[in-house]
Amino acid sequence: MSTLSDIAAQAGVSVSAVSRVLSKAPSSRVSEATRRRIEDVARELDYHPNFAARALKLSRTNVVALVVPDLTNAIFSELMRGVEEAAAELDYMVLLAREESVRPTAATIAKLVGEGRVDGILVQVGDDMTVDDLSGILDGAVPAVLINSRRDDHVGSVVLPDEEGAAVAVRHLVGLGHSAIGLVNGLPHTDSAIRRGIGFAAAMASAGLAINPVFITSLGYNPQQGRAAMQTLAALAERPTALVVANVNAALGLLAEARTLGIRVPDGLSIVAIHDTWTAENAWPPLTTVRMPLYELGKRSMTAIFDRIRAGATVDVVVDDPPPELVLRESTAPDRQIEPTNYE
Amino acid sequence: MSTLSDIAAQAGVSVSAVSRVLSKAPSSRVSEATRRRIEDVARELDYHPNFAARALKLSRTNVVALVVPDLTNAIFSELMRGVEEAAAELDYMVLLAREESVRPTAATIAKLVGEGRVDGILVQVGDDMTVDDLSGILDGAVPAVLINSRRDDHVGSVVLPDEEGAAVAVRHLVGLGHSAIGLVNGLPHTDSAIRRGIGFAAAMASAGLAINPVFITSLGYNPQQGRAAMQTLAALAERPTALVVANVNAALGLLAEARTLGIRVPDGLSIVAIHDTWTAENAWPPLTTVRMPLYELGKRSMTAIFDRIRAGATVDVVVDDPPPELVLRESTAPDRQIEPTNYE
DNA sequence: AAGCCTTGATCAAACGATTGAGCATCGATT
DNA sequence: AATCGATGCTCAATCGTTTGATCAAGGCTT
Repeated sequence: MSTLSDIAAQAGVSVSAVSRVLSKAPSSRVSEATRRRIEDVARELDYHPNFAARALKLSRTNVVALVVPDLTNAIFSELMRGVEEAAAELDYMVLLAREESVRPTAATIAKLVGEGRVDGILVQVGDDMTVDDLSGILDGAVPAVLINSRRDDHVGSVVLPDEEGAAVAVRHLVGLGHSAIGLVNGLPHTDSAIRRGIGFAAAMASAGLAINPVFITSLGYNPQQGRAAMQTLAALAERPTALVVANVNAALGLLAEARTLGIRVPDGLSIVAIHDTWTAENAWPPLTTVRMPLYELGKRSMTAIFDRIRAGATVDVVVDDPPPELVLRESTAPDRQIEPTNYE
Repeated sequence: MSTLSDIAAQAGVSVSAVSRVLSKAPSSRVSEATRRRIEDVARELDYHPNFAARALKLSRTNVVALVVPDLTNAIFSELMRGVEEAAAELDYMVLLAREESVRPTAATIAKLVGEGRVDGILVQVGDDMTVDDLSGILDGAVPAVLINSRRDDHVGSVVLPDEEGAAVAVRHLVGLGHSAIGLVNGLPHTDSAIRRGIGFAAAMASAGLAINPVFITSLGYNPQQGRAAMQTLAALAERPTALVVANVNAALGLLAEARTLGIRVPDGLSIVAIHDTWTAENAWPPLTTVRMPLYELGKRSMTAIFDRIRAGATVDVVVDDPPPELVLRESTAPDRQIEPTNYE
């Protein structure tokens, strides 16, 4: 790996001259001749600025950490794409970190920032961790932006239009004639679950439908928890005819559990899940979902942390373009009570 | 963020003394008293060594890059866990990079190593990239280890027992009485597909079964390609009664396609997929799979790159402990031709 | 022709950590 | 009592970049 002084030696100039030319500083004041000579030598020696030296001098790494609960969750695919794309445009790199559980994560984050490895962090908290668990970190001097959750003392956040997402799902089911609609939600304390609950309630209200409290579960977003929700609902004397499942992974577990319980989807139960993934498309029946702007969530999050780092600006954004969109597949059907076939 | 000199000042000693104490060098030669004083001050000031400074001085970052084709693939979950766990033990950090397509990756890797951000790379190539595409990088001075693929000029590799994995699947199906067994494999040029193909053939041979070449497809590991394979096989006049699908994700797509084609699983077609994931468990019917030692693959890969970095040792390893294990679920059934029920 | 910009470069001091070499101090040896 | 070898610490150079300060050499003004 060649250094500035290698180039300087070979081009017969000083190190500073080389540095100024290659870092493209506008204050350069170099003759066109030497500029060209330096650039040629740099190319020839395949020069790349040493990351550590630059970071040390500038006390800035141009790296942000993205911490998510579970990297392999298909939901994060688009999110990460958005973050990385925006990062590339801003000349930043993304350091992916996953959050195994509360302690390791706090420790990992502390290490990342304490050792000066990153300029800022993007954190999406999972079920096992509340934003408060991170307060020690977020209160610190590290620029941070919360993805899809908020805190009172706003540290900066970018969230999805969760209310609208849930509302889109409800409206679809209402349009199919359902009235006994349930909600399989995330854990009660999580931010997105709260917003999805609100959107659900609002949409039900504006459709003139009553909410049956026993039709609402708040057990979590993962497949196991989806299965548990299905069991709970199946045990009911009177059951919902349709379900809004707040997360596609939970919906997959719920769907599998419905099969083992002998509940037919969509004939006996309509399901619409929030978030669209390839797994939804390949489920049986293929799941009707509400696609959320995850890519844009990622992009916006990255620009938000950038603004925070460079200008100290703190923003709280809702990503609403494009809006949540229904992806119609085969897990929803008209409610039998009002089906024309009933009258034949 | 406090520095060594902050501590030195507050403890009334020189920077070197602090450095020696905190880096726990055995050559330290410090009195117990000053050692304690320094440690106390360091704790009080919440000292963390500056990453950039250390990396610059030691020309070593203690970071390795892990590049995988698709981070959100559930298969990599265990792999990554293994890598990270081993890394933590060795005091290394893992920088996750994903491989979008050929060019960006080569560029990304070049950047990572060229700028000295990482000490080595762990690369798992995907379908879109052959190991040869990376030759420019692998030939270079960067320590690298290939995960689940090999090259003639061995640069170091750690692979799964793919032959045995495929064989376990075949033996299960043979045990159920199947003889018309097909293989839905990965792309022909990929290393793991070749090994799985060999294992399949060997197991068929030792069961005394003939392989019908038209029962073998090599379209790839993803769900779409699995669907395509199902279409191809469904179009056959004579069809296989059982399928070894070389990848769960392909199996999921294949399963969904089977449903739309009206092929019943497992009654009309038995399926066993390689790799066990939560998606297999939540499919319908739940997929019988062969669990491969992915966690151990990760651990072994990390120790291999470590040995490469520290000692220059190049190894080619097959991870065979624990061995591939059948996870019996509901996507396989006895072959009807020899079912006892036929003779009732 | 003396003084003064402008241009095009170089000097040198950081950034924070590591580490070989050097230097007191002190108890023990001859 | 002079010497020696530990012991316990400090000095200072170094890693590769960046950047304010400096400086030489012309070209302009007056």
